[in-house]
Amino acid sequence: MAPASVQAIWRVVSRIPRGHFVSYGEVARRAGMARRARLVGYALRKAPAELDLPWFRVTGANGRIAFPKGSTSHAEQLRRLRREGIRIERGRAVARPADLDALLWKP
DNA sequence: CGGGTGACAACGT
DNA sequence: AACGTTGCCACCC
Repeated sequence: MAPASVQAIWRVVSRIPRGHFVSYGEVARRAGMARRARLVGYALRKAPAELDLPWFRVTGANGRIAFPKGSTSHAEQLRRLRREGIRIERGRAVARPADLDALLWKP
């Protein structure tokens, strides 16, 4: 049984809408655990495949892809993000206008 | 118990 | 822009 904190992270990630992406730090905040970005990485690494989480919608700060360039995970993430219409520029995911609107509307 | 590691972030240089 | 530090914390020796 995974700790509640990890499950909270899984829940947040599962809710990231198609065509959007969220940074590790932001996922942590949304899960009520500010400053615990590393736990998000841990939680994703430990996530059972059966959950089928949209892990590729989680990026580093500012849309940066966390996996090392050249790794299969890196390529896989780019492929899946692009498949959802997210543009990648200079190794970072670019938010679409709709995402900016979402941010402006937030809390 | 102590130290190293890591799908990170924020800041400093 | 590219590193180095520090904060963070669960895990694994």
